[in-house]
Amino acid sequence: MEINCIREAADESQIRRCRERVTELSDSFFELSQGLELAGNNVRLKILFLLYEESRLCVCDLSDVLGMTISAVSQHLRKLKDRDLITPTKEGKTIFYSLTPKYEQMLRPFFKLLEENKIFELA
Amino acid sequence: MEINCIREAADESQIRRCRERVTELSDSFFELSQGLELAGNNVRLKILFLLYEESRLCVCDLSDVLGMTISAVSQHLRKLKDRDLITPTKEGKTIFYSLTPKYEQMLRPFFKLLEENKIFELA
DNA sequence: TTATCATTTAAGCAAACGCTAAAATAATAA
DNA sequence: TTATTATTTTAGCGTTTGCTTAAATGATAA
Repeated sequence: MEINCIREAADESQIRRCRERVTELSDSFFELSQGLELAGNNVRLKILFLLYEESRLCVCDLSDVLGMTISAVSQHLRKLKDRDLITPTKEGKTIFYSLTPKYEQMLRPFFKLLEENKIFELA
Repeated sequence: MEINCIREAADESQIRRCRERVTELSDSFFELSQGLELAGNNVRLKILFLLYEESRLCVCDLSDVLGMTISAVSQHLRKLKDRDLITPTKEGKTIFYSLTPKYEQMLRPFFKLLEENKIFELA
């Protein structure tokens, strides 16, 4: 492991506090990072945002909008569905995807920023 | 390319609207997804959150808290620094890292959720 | 100078990623 | 039944990731 840094001036109580924090929030870190990992891809972020703005879209729409193979989009949708960021609804021939309430809520702050193109205005 | 889905009932105006949206927000999607990609890793999310709560920490502290090699942590810090999520300040022998204002602001909604362990309470 | 300390960098590797192309479903329409 | 439509799945590929180990900085202290 080779963890023996403990620099002279290390703040022991700070380190203990951090360790506890990391332990108690462990599941939350996992859950959140799993979600952000998926949102942290250019294509998938677009998909998520489009679903936010349009409520529901099918693979075919998305492949058209994004200029990508249906297969490629489908594979992104699968990932998003598997981790419960989106949910499918069949309607006639076509399968529409929408954001799940949980992630719609979790990602809303970002969607708001995107919506008004304010990403670059951040401090 | 093989993009010829255009299902019978496709909403042409919706697709046009989405295309425009994707085009005009293209830079924002890139910028944001780059940030989220980094935050979407279990270890880095912990680092970012700890910096949020403690203001500043050095590699050595973090390696201690996270139970990881200094080298491994250092490589994560490098990524975060290269994309300007964090910034270093030298103080005596040690280099402290802090969140940049931009990303502190951008990620605050998540930090707030984590802070009170409310990730699992989302709708 | 030489040692030591705090940190970064480089090389290497297994695992995961994102895509393409082709095949497989699964359900409706002729 | 056979076609057609909408979508998913598989196999394969080149690239990227996150880590380990070891070597390299770079600055302070003896």
